Amino acid sequence: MRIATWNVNSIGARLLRLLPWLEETAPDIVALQETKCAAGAFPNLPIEALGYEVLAAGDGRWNGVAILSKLGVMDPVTDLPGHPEARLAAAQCGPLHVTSVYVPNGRTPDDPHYIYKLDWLASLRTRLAGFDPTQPLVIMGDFNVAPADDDVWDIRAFAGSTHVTPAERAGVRALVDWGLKDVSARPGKGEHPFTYWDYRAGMFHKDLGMRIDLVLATDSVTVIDAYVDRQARKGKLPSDHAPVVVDIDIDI
DNA sequence: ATGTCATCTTAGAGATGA
Repeated sequence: MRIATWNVNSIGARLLRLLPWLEETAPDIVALQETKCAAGAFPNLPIEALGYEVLAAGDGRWNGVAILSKLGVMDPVTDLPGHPEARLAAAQCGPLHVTSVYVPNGRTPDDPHYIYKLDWLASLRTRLAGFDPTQPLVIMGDFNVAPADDDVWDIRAFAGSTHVTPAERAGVRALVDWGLKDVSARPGKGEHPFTYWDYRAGMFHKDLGMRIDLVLATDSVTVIDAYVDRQARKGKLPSDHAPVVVDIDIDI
């Protein structure tokens, strides 16, 4: 089975990149983030034509997440208690429980949005209490957290910034400690499997990126291979994130 | 690193968020 996660930075702006990517990469399940699209306006038809069922959550201008699945969408959930923004979509997709997350950015450590980010991560951990860590489950998406110093191009450039603070990392570690592994992907280029590069200042071509798009999986998900699809970050009108593609077996 | 991109408002440049 092949699964993937991709922050597309607007499904509308990216549809003509997404559709051929789905055909070429042929994932069975895809988690999307930053669709920036109301659920009712989601482009279901061309995606369904490729064999996917669609679960979309979105209010319009900001945020928005989705799951595309060739293995069904059972028990769909699109809310996280206490947090009305469209940042979570979850469903049982065949043998695998899948959650697509778009964790709040946090802006700066002294911004109220940073507290919101920590609260949101804590709520995601609370939600996990309703699941069994011995069952096949993945949480994947844009976590807006670089778990280790090596997950940014230069930790010194992040003094006073979000994405690398101990509290944010603890929020992600609490998920891992419940019973998830942080799947390590082969990098597309260079030594670090970065998944995001700012559009500005030639950051992508200098490989000044961050690993903030994560796939967290329980132990009954066996990882065969995982890679960052750097090609998808190239070319005409790319997202600022690259997809992470993971080939798995499921031990049932 | 601060060099871009996407969206909305409301008619074309500015505000917002990332």
